[in-house]
Amino acid sequence: MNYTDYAMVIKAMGDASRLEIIDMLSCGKMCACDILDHFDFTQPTLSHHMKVLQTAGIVDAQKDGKWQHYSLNSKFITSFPEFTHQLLQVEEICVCHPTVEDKGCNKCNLETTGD
Amino acid sequence: MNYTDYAMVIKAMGDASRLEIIDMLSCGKMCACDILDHFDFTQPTLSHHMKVLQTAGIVDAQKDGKWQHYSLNSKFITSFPEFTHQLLQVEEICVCHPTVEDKGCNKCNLETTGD
DNA sequence: ATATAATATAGACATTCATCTATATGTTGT
DNA sequence: ACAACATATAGATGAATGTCTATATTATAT
Repeated sequence: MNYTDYAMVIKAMGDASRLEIIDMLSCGKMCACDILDHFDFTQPTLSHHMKVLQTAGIVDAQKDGKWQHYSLNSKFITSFPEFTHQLLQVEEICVCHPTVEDKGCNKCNLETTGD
Repeated sequence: MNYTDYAMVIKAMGDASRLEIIDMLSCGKMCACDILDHFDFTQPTLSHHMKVLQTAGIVDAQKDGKWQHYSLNSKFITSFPEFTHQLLQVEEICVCHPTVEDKGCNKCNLETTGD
């Protein structure tokens, strides 16, 4: 699991406005102007948010004349819940126990499996 | 869906080190010193990260003598994937279409359902 | 009590970030 | 060509963030 890459994606989601934009786009494509109508900030601020979401691979942009249409990136839709699951799932071999032999915490003698 | 509250949780996750800490804790309880061993930053920096994770409701702390044991908050483990699912799921009625009648985008005449 | 060890707090600093205003770019209709 | 419109870019600014050093707090062992 590449924490740096996922941190970038999650960082892009770590803003209430961008979360709401993602929620809006989960309904389908929207143009920038309609997204903007839902918010109080200015047009350049929306443009900035959309760029952050695109750079993180969360949103795709498609230009149609003078309108910019945005939609959720399909790979993000599938991979993000997978990442979430992998992150929170208890695994036999994980980051703190690289091998099956190397179990339990060291200094404090805390048994990490069980308890 | 309260975007501000979730933004705080996601913001707390939006750091590669904290993501790795969450991954470590998904294996079970760990004490601060063992977590610290996995990283290059200083002890006060870990202390700061753990506080951010606690404040966001991601991690629980339990003091045992001079050791501080950390574990993932069980409500977070269940609610976060649920939130993710709700965020990305296509819904008939959503934030941009508050009623079933009010469908499709306005200015650009983009049909949001279908296409 | 006193030294040692684990963790937390305070304060500083450089960087990143969300937002704004002003302006540029590109598209459409007259 | 030109006016109007949708969007992007540039640059500025104040707030938040990750990290550090120094120090305080709390617990254990001699």
